[in-house]
Amino acid sequence: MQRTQILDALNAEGPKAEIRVCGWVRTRRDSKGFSFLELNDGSCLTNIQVIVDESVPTYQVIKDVHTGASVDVRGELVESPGKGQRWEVRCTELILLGVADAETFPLQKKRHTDEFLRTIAHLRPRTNKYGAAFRIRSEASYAVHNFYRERGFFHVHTPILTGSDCEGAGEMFRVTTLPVTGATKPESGNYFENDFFGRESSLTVSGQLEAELLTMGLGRVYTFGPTFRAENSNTPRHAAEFWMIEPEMAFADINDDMDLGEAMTKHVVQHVLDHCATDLNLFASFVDKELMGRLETLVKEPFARVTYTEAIDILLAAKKDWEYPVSWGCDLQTEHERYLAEEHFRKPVIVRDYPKEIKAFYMRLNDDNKTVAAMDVLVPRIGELIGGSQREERLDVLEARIRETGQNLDDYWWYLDSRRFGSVPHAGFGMGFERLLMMLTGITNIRDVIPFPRTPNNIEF
RNA sequence: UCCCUGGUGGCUCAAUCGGCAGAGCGGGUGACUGUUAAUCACUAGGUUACAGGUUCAAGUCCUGUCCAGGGAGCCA
Repeated sequence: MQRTQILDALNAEGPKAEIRVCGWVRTRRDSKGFSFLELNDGSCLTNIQVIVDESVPTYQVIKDVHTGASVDVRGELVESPGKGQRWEVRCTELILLGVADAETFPLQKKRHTDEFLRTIAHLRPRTNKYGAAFRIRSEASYAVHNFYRERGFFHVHTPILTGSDCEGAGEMFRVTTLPVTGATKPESGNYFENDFFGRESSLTVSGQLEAELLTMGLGRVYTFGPTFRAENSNTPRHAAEFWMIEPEMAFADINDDMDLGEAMTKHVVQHVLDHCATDLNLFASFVDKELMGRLETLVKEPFARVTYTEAIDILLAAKKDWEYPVSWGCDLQTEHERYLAEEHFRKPVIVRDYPKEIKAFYMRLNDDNKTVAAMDVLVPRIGELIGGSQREERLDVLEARIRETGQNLDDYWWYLDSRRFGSVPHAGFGMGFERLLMMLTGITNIRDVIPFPRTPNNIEF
């Protein structure tokens, strides 16, 4: 007999004479002569109630059916005479698939702290909160692909292994097959000539440069893949391995870029509001009481848009006691970004046209020669959700910027070719997928929106 | 990496001025014919993160180490 997912069983139109459900027992309640099981199979947040009478042939196994055990239940789907649920399964056959020893199984029927659950990340998908988080993660991922597909973007796969040490987005993890013993890098010569790729190679910190090359042939592309940063960051917003969405558009400018970032953010939020109501409600009820209001504002209202220069004026006018003093030319610190998004605008804000000195070489130089066509989307509580720019398409300007930032033109010969042959205005951005999920769920630590997070000193599981 | 706070049964926490290590939940045993955070009774469970030190006496004070959380930097 085919298994019915609990999601479908709970949404049944009418009773069923025969049904089979499988899942993990969340709790068991006994009375004399019968037991109730709360069964969850991950298909949805809600458990289904199973009533097992002592007349069931295998009733004696019920003593071993503890929280965490897995069972296969056959029976009848009937209207529940009790309160709290519409349907329940009246069991006629019970198979105990896997026991979970009550003395050693770490998950209890009570609430656990996130810190404790992180130490048992292999078991936390069986909890309400993490089940909901990972279902939302899946649905948000679908919404991303759906958004781009509807707009004529092609999903491209950029390399994870890279020989480019010029991506410039942070410290990189080295990839090597050389033995670890006694390996020290010599002062001169090519230490890596005997390595797998014959040169120094790393895990990617961004697919952007390759995405730019692909957009110059496919028109509109996006990547959605893992990204690796070897920074020793110890914050609730950083991970060493995270997933990033990087769209790139040919024949587009900074305004198109901002429009795309705003539309995409709204699309994913709206999709999750429409399709994950039950899971989202858990977060709105138990994690962040203001979540729904914030998400609804985000979807309804246009994002605020200011230039960097205007943002600096706002920060100066705020007359706050900044830990980092504000002046034109300084980089925006966390306290500044939070003030703009959380206190001044009270909604997502896009800041554009940053001083060229504090931004990457590939961002397009504005006519003032002082600023570049960069744009950051700052959202309340999360900070920088999106960082993007119109790319510098003019060969001479790009070469000058590479030199200015002390880099070697030869390292970029293939990237520069895209400007040498049929260069076009283009723009794109990077969005941290986990930060989007934090925004969607109200979860405050990035380690809790990734099933098995990688952070400094943490690569268990 | 820097700053702050913390580490006590399986989990969440308490322990006054340095003076007998406790509770709730969870577990076990039993009771209960519709429970739903089930309820009720009984019960077991501790090298107070680790290593030193001060003291008649250390969970508590001092030093070092490790780990965790928060803030900052770096960034998405």
